[in-house]
This record gives sequence, structure tokens and C-alpha cells, in this order.
Amino acid sequence: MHARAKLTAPTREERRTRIAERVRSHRVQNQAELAEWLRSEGIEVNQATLSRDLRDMGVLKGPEGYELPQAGAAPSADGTLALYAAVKNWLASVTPAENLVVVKTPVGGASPLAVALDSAGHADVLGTIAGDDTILIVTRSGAAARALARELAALREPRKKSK
Amino acid sequence: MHARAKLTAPTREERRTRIAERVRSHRVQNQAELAEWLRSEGIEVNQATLSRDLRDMGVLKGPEGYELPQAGAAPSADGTLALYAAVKNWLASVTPAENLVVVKTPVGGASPLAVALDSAGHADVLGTIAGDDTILIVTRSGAAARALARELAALREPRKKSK
DNA sequence: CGCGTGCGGGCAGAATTATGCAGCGAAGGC
DNA sequence: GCCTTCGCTGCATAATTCTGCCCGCACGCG
Repeated sequence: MHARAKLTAPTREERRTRIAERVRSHRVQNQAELAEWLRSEGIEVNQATLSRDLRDMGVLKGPEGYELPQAGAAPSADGTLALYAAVKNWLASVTPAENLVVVKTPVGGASPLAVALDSAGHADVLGTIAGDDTILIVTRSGAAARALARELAALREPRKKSK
Repeated sequence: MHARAKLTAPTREERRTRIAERVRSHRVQNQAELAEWLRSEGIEVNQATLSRDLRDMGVLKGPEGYELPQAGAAPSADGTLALYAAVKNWLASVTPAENLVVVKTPVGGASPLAVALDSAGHADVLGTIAGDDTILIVTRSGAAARALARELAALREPRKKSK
């Protein structure tokens, strides 16, 4: 839980965000095709990395090509891992307020973290809204908001837990 | 093209039905695994055939293994109600929370849907805030939020109850 | 009947995706 | 500071999936 980069050029989460956008709006048949597009966007990655990105993002592949998982359909599993990574990478502070949780991140980190937050499919998280450096998480109740805030803060703590 | 699919006896459709059942209830990681199970069920097929079956069935593959397609790839849109079209195209889920309604959409779908929601001029909708994949609709009351949520959900599924 | 057409499915090789391993740079501990 | 730990990514290669080609069966026709 140390590690992570700051802005080593195109960051991982940034890259994944791009991938998500691309997959959502275009028909992507394979990783080579995706790699080619990313390259034209100034992001160079090899197929191995894409394979890992796609797996971590929980992206599905069907006859039509890649497909993003239904928002709110496929909970946890790998989404949890992605969230863990995103929290470590971007979370600056987290504060509960009524049934909301205000999360601060470095500028530019809000979107990627929000995506991970959504992917995690946490039951108490009804939805998120990301700005440039702030995320507003809407939960079912004030109690849920406080619990989630503690949870996220804990996730950032260096503590080896089996997973 | 006259001869229509005959029935090569106890196969194809039945095999595919079995495959669907298996995929729905078990975690199937690859085709070899599926072939092995089918064999134990008395159905012998090679991997190539499974590849074709899965493709034709529209089965998706993700980090968790194979997955049946969600019954809901509404293609159409219609020119009458912009909101109806927007909902069909972008709405992923909708949940009321206090006097708010949290609407989830695929990444990038929030804005267009929010615009449609505003245009609809619903009396209970005080305003909307759209992020990348979430819209926060503010309503006058919790009751109004719940009613709106039901309304939107219904709009998405006029009458379908599949899977 | 013998022939042409179409579908399903096997085989083997091509194409695509997944993964073990190693190197690099960053963050902490001392 | 110097060393250790840890995450991220490329490379090479294994694993998995897709496809072209071909055969065999059933059917409808001449």
C-alpha cells in the first residue's frame, strides 16, 4: 500500500478509463485493435497489459466484441480488487455527510476512482458523481455513509489481509 | 436453401439447451471444461463445435467465466418520446434514496439522459446533476422520488419479464 | 434412383488471450 | 541516504478460442 504513482504520464487508471470509453462507444473485437487505438491516442501498451486491464475491469467478450459489465449487475469479485487498487492510488480523504460521502482525490483522480467505486458494486453505494477532484457518493442512509467512509479509509491502510 | 435444419437426432438444440443450463448454474471457465461436463452427460462434442455454439448463443465471457447474455439489448429508439428513447438507450438502474433518485447509466450516458429528463419537465423533478455514469435527480419528497423511480423503471420495461 | 444443395460437425492450424518471469521505478523503513 | 518492498509492464510462451476445409447425412428434384 505504498506505491503508486503520481502522474507517470498516462496512469493506469487513466488508461483504463480510456479503454472503458472506447469499449462503450465502439466495437472492439480484440486486444490488438484496442492497442492500436490507444497508440493513436498516445498511450502505448502491449497486449499482455490489455489482457490484465480487461480482466481487472471485468469486461466481457462476446460474439460482438468486448462489452462493459452492466452497471449494477455484476457486483464484487474483481471489482473489489479494482476498487482496492483505485483507492490506494487516488483516495486523498473521505468524509461522511448525512447520507453522502465526500471523497477528495488529486486533480484528475475523481473519475477513475468513481468508476472503480461503481464497479465494486457495494450494496450501500447507490451511485457516485465525479468532478475533477471530488466524488460524491450517495448511500442509503447516514449510517451507511459513515460505515462506507470508515471502510474506504481502512482500505487505504497498510494491512495485509488475505484476499 | 430448402432443406431446413433437420434434426440430426438428439443433438444441437438439446445440446445448446444443456449448455445454457450449465453456464447459468455453474462457473464455466473454458470450453474444454464444458466439453468434459457434456461428455459426462452423454453428449460428445469437440471444442470447435462448442466455440460455434457459444458464439451463436451470444454467450459472453468475462473474468468469471462464461455468462449468458442479459435479456435486454433494446436496439430501437423511437422518435416520439425523447425520454423514452434515452431511457431505453442509457438507463442502467434507478434507485430512490430519501428525496433523491440515483440513476445509473453506462459511462458517458449520464449527460444525454439527464438532458432528456430535464426536457420531460416532470413536475416533481426539481433538478438533475449528471456525472459520467450517474445522475442525481432531486425531487420534492421521498414519495415523489420513489414514484419517479418506479416510473422510470417501468419505462424501460414496458412489459417484459424475462430470465 | 442418382444428383445437387444445405446443414452440422470434426480436424488441424491460425488467431487471440492469459500468464510466469524479470526489470524498473517509487515509497518506506532504518 | 541506502536498502527493501511492492506494483506495473514488457517479453516470451502457454492456454484457449476461432476458422477454413472437408466429409457425411437428409431432403427435394429431375
